[in-house]
Amino acid sequence: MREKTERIIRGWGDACDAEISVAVLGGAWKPSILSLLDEHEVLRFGELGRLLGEPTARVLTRQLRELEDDGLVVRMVYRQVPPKVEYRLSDLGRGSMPLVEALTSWGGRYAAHQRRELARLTAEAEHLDDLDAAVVG
Amino acid sequence: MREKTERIIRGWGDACDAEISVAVLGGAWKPSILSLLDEHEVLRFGELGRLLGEPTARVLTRQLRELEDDGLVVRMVYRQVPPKVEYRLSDLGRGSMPLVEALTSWGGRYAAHQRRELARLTAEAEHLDDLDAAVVG
DNA sequence: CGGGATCCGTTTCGATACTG
DNA sequence: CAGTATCGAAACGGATCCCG
Repeated sequence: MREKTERIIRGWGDACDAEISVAVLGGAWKPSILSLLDEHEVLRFGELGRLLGEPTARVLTRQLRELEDDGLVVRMVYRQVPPKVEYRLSDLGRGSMPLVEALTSWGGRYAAHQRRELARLTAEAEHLDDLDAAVVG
Repeated sequence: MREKTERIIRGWGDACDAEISVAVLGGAWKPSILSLLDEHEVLRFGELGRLLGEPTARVLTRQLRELEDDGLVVRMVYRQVPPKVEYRLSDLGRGSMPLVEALTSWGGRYAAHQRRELARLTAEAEHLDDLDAAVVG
């Protein structure tokens, strides 16, 4: 288990369950990684990188290691040249998919709402510009 | 809207919806704050602090400001002496409760699973100690 | 191909002290 | 009461170079 995760679980084992979820799923790329592995069943390191839009190898490695340490992802190393490493979901990882989908769904609705808000504010600002122009003209 | 949230929404508006959820709900104390506000309807700054177990005022302020900037929480200031500030959920905040509950639920199941795992490993280690003792004896 | 080592800038957390 | 100001420590994401 990841040290950070263990610290949270041991530390304030009560009333902070949501924070555990955030700690486990909250890294950069992690929900996307889990979704891709759920969709494709099994992916190699390079395939994952391409599908994610080329994060640094260093970063991708770290995220995958953390997911592995937290038990959501299984890593299979084929000892051969050139090397080949496959990743897939563990049972724990598959069990997290409903939550990942809930995160995706709410995040999408939230982003849509906020984009409308941004557009509204922009339109308002332009309207004010028009008024200014009218006054100046 | 919080700058960080806007950056994510504008930046890679696609395929990262789950990351938006994490950005909005992912701070320390944030899910707990939302749950408490949902449960109590309205809470003052100090009440929230006590219910959360006394995080630093600085920290609590920051989390509440971010939730407010992201539109999940409404802040009402009563201009009086001594000051009085009330926090409650916005519609957006109430809409996030199913997700917060999903985070709590999965986090709880995950923590229970990992606690069993820790106990199992500890028992195994003690068993090995017993074996060592037997050999040494 | 799939990383590890090293370094860096930013963000975040948290403690202490002070204020209208 | 409900913060703000300041500071230090740590975590995180990311870039660059190197390796078997």
